[in-house]
Amino acid sequence: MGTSETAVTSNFIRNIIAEDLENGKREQVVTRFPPEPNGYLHIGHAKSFSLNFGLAEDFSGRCHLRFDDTNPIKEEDEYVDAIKADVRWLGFDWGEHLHFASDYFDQLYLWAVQLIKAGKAYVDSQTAEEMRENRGTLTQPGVNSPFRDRSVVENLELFEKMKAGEFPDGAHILRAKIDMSSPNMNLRDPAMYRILHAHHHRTGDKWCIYPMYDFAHGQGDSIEGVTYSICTLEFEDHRPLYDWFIEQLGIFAPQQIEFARLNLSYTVMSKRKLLQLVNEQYVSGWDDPRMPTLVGMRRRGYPPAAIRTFCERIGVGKGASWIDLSVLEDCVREQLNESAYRRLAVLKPLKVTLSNYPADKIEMLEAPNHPQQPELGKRKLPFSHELYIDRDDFMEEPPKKFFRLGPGREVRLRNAYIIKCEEVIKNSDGDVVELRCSADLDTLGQNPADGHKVKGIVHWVSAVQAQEVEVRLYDRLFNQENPDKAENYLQALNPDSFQTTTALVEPELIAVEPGSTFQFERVGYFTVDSKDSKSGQPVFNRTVTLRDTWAKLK
RNA sequence: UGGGGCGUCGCCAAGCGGUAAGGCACCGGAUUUUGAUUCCGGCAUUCCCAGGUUCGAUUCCUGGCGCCCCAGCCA
Repeated sequence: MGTSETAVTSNFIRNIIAEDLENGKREQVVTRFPPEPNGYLHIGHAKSFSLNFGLAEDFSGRCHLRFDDTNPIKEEDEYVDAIKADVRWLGFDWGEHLHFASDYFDQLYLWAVQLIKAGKAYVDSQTAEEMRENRGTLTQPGVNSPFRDRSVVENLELFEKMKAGEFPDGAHILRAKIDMSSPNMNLRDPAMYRILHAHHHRTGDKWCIYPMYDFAHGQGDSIEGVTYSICTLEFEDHRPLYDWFIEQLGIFAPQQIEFARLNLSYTVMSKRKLLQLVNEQYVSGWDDPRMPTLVGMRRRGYPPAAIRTFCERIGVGKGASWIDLSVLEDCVREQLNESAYRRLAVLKPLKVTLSNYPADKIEMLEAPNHPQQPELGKRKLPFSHELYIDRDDFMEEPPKKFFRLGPGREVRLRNAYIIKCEEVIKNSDGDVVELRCSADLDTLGQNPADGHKVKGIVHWVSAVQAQEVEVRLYDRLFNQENPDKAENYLQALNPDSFQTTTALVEPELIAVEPGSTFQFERVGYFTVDSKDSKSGQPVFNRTVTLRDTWAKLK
């Protein structure tokens, strides 16, 4: 259906690769998506892996999925599985190339030994605090560790004992011997290996020393023959270090290119914060439909194609950028508008009785599943003398531009007749509780015989056949465009981001598949919750509202 | 006041010396049994600022200014 066909605009990474290929600097394109399995993927990760897999696709190369699992304390298999599922959900395939940094632990160890032997690495026995103090500051150079000039033999011996588990955590650390006065902090003798008596999700208890990300990442890329190591901006300063390791080791050199990570308005993207929202139960879990996680968006009903289109649309640059939520929502609507079946559902019921429609009559009207796609067929819609419309579609004293129902006014019932409000019934509190209307029985599928126009169209359900379902109304998680501008981002939480209500829906909306999305006409898109729905008892999540120009006029 | 980056429309973003693409948002207007969709039209004489080079600069040079990142035995 071609809705996700976005004109492919160039970006600086694509340009670099195209040029490299053209002038023979590279013969093939190998990229990779290197998540750490310590949390669920969010839309920002989607930007990253769409870029990596997309580039590989465009240039007939390949893209690996590699888990950078160098810190056993934070990583779990649960996340590995979830991450794989999320990448697949977006339609990407790493083929044979599923890798783990931990696959390279033996090689990494050998390389560490090689650097020690070359006098390029040493075992430091300072405490973490001492190391921090001696690192200097942004404007002051650091000072050498008193252990910096240990002999190769001693370093080898110590490192071997570290590996053998003879020391407690933190007792020693292996550092690269580079330059304590480098203006680049990453080059002030960075840590390569630390002692961690921890169980690793893949290597078990084989190791009690683990490589730092900085000592594993670049070499992992090198081993895999990754030609373009695409990563986010904060690693720009690390590139000289990665290049240094590669050069000292004399191994294949990938080219690192950095791009700006995604920021989306009205949400937060840091794993730490998302984890806090989950742990402290501000949301129901990683898959809460308000979360910017892929599992959350999936549950909310965002189609994967919409997310891919979004990632393509926002482009890739080097400047810190904030994407407006409306861009994502537009992608979602664009996709859903094409595919979602239309249904009628009333969220705020107001009773309507038709005075001139037989009380014992039930008509089965026919309504198209999609107004622009007749090939999607029709469904039956029961109609009777007692109906419900939405309270928002009636006003006792309607303003000029309000072309819905009001005393003496006419309106078209979607897919049914035109009715006229003859009487407004109120309770003792003065609240409107019922509308008595007359129906023009000559207007099914046609305009009134006298040719007068009825502009307003309203959704409705037949009282007797309508079914009650739970509907969950989701809105943006935060009130502020940038929650981090608040004193504490938790204070920017939107108290109305979740409301639950009961709706009256047409019968067709009962036997529905979890995960399927419908458009409740004039209201929005709603997806059957995949977790809390039961057979014959669906729970609907509001995926996104319809555009509402009337709301803007008000 | 060290180092690394970035500055093109409200938000993204093409452009790479020849006289400012596109998307979102916004504002019209047409069609419409969803105030939806669709469709037309509008929306930067100007590219952070100031100089300079050039017939000509958003694109090259110089100098400012502004913003982001870096001092984990995290990634």
